Amino acid sequence: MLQSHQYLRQFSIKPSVQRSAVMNFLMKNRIHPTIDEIYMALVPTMPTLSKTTVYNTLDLFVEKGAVQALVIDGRNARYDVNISAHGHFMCKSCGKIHDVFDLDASMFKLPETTDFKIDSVDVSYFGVCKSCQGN
Amino acid sequence: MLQSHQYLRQFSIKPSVQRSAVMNFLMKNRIHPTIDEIYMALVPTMPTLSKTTVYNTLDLFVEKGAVQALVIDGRNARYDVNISAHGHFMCKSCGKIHDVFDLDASMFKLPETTDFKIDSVDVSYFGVCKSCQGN
DNA sequence: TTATTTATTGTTATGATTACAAAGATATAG
DNA sequence: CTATATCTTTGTAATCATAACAATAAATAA
Repeated sequence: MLQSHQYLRQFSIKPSVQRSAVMNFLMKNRIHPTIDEIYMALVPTMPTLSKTTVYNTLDLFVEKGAVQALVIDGRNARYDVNISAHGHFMCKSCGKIHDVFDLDASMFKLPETTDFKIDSVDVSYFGVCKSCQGN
Repeated sequence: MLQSHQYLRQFSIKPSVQRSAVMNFLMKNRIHPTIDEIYMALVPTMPTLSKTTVYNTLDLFVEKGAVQALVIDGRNARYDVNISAHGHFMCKSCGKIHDVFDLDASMFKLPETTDFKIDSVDVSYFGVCKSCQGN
């Protein structure tokens, strides 16, 4: 399996201890975490970690194209290390985000238009997930 | 042309002065405004208007299905009175949101899945608009 | 009219994000 | 190796959107 620091180098990101830790967390926890979730997960084993560093790190990752920032959750930014074309589902009840892979490739085709220079698409679904449907 | 208070009644919303003013603004200004933009536009002619009322009003409109809340802008909620299936484009430079109508209807088909009960889709494009491409 | 519900308002609290400056770590030139 | 410059991390403070809440005002029903 690809190591986080190798993955970072592919995107010309110098792998510091903090950056590798954040990337490693993203690669092993495909839960589209928020900044706070990342920080909370790492700070027990990295007590000097600053939340500002997590913000800076994710901004850098997005800028270099190593991760995707999701806007599906109006409240917090969320991050996805899977940069391939896929959609997302957000449960309105529990707030969890899930990947939606079984979509036609045409969904991610950028429309031809002279009005804008389009360079990415987000396909976001909303509803209620299975485990919340009991309520 | 349909009046705002008639439109509101179609969604079982009692048309108070404030609600009609907000809906009227949305119908005449198809710019996907933020709460603050709506408030700033109306307060000169409605000096007692409260921003809390604008929040309450839009929450009610969304709940009743009279307007669509967009999550395309990570910073602020934006509102669209056009509830038909269409996509949105956000310019990363100026932040303005534009409608994208020339999309295939299949884009808005909800995928068949047993994992989630999906009830809506958002198709969001990102890039740079024509007037920002000079920079 | 009086009671009850609904809508609006203003204030305050919360929580995510950004700005900024200082400290620390790393790389580079001499 | 040492000095200097650059990059990275840290912590604090500021900003800004949104939510919570209680009080007033307006509308509706009895």
